[in-house]
Amino acid sequence: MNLKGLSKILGLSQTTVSRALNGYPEVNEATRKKILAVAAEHNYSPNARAKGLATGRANAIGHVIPIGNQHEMVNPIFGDFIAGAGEVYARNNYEMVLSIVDDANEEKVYRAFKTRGTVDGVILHGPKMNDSRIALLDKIGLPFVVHGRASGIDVNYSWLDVNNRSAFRRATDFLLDLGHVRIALINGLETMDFAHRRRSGYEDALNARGVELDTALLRSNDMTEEFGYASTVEILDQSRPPTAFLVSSIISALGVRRALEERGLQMGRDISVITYDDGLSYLANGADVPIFTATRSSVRVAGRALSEMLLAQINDPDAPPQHRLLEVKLTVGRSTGPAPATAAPA
Amino acid sequence: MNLKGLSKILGLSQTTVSRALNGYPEVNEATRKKILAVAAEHNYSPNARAKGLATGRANAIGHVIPIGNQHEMVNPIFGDFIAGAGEVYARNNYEMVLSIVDDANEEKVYRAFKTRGTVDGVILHGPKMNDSRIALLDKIGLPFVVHGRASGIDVNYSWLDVNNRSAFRRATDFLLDLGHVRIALINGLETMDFAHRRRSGYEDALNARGVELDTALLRSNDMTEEFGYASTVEILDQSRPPTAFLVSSIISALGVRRALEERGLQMGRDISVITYDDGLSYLANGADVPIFTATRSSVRVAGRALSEMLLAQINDPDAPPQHRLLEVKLTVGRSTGPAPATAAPA
DNA sequence: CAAAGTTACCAAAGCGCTTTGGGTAACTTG
DNA sequence: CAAGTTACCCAAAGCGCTTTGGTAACTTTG
Repeated sequence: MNLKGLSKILGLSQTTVSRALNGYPEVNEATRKKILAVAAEHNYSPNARAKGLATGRANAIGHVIPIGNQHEMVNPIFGDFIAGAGEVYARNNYEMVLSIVDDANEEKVYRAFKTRGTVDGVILHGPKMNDSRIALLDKIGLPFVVHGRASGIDVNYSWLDVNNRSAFRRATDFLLDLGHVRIALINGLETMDFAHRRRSGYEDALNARGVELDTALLRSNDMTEEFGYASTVEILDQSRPPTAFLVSSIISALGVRRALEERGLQMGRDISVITYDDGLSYLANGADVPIFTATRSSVRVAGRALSEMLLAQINDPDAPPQHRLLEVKLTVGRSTGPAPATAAPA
Repeated sequence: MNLKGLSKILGLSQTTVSRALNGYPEVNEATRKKILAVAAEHNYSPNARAKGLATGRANAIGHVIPIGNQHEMVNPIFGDFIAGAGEVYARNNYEMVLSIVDDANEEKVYRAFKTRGTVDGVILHGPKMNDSRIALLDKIGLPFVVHGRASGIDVNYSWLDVNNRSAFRRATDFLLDLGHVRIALINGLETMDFAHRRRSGYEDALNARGVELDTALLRSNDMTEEFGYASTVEILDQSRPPTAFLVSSIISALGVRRALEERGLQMGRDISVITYDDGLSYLANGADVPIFTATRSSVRVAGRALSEMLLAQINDPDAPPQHRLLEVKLTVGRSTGPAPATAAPA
């Protein structure tokens, strides 16, 4: 059933039927009721493409997911992010369009989104340092918001980010307060902006206490479980192992834990671990007492908030860019404790 | 830039330009070259909505992701699945449209997909026993393929599934061969078809050896880490604990492992564990030696194959439904070993 | 009571593409 | 050389909606 057919049945013009369905005032309430009834009866809903062609809007939001470099993986936090965003889209009658692309083709996808009119705006995931995509989107005039931020960019754009720097500064401070001095950092890829900020927070805390940075304790990569495991094994095998680990993802933290347990080291007693926790639904950090001491911020909530920001921007293109910085919560679990009394110095 | 503008620049009709760009034969090769050159120069790509309106195709595939019942979670295997499917869509110039909905609204979404023409077909995720969605899709005439199967359905539909039954039968057999008799099953939600089949495989193996089923050893739920942990704790606390665990997901298996380690039980020596492994990119099952003995089938490969099936079906609607049953690989890792000599009988 | 709204409707144009149904010139063929 | 092909191109219709620019009838106003 299309508009033409529907209006024929009703004995009204397409104009009137269209207006009735879209809630315009210039139609008698009695006729509107009848129109709605007949439309429902015939299971009518307007063809999305025709509507889009006429209005110039796609009623869709694009998400471009870069496929990770080494591991060709989709970031595991993505599922929770789109769960949040999906709620918002459903409420506002938007579709979510996903493109999974390698870095080489990402620019093409954005250009196509714009010229083909596939979407009304995009959410940019995984911003890197000096991310060139931001200037590109700004240039081609496709509305966008960024999940995270990118350092070294001069355009003013909308973003929502977690305060990664303060999160890692606080976590490091917490460990320092417990007497830990040698603290390993198992970080995400430091080409990613968030990882860079986390490292800054870590370094800030060390500097503030006059603790020297030991690069032998730093690792950076895609945040898989295996990466957490392998890094921990390597780092523990060094001559001066750390007494604590700071980890950028609960998934890598699982790998850290595996390595520790394999060596008979007990978390919270022999070695302390703090992880960043995105609040993934399938990897809850313990039911009652948290397994890991963690800095937590729900990525699902971020998905909700960020998609709302984008829709607002699309509806009011002249509004200034919005910024939202979420603070994290540090929750103390069983994975941290005072630094063990120093063994006999080497 | 649109077709009209482009053809004006070229001094040709829209017809000719359109045909040249779409590879029709009735256009001179020399003019086609010129057209392509000018199109590229002006960064032309056809408006997707207009093209769709004219052709009646959306060039998009829908994925409807049911938000899990209790945990409101997006199945964590989903990221890897769409990574596979995404490759195929990119190659074939299709878009991927995602809808995240709760069960109550899923039917509405399919109907809207059809009447609004948003997508040309859908991939059905997470089929349940007697899944009503299959008959619905068949009825409304929206092309679809199913990731998994649904028991108790009489329409003939295309699917791709893992041989869950044989996988769990083999895994159970493997444990029985090692001398285990009391084997716990930490399964997915048994309203889901795959979980039902896995349980059947498990029961088949027990029956074949005359081992009695003990329902005290069975658990079924959304496959979170916490579920694996809590189930294991509960089951171990029983008067006659099992010597082995069969787990439906590597994520729950992590929880099982956590519970075992907390009690000082060593996997492979004190307790054996076999898990199903979807080959998630961020949760690789060990680098060299697998951590878990596992039945493995890559969900990413499934995403690739299934999306190809759907595209083929869209291009040839009269072809008969396709079926593909993937066999799993059982890889032996360090989490299994012979059943410990029986302790003094109670 | 004429002029000036107001209300409730409609015909038709237009969004940007594809495709039908030609047309014309050049080239073959018997 | 007339008739039939072939190669190449075009005008216009149509996809299903929204929106512009009306009109006719009915109310209100001074």
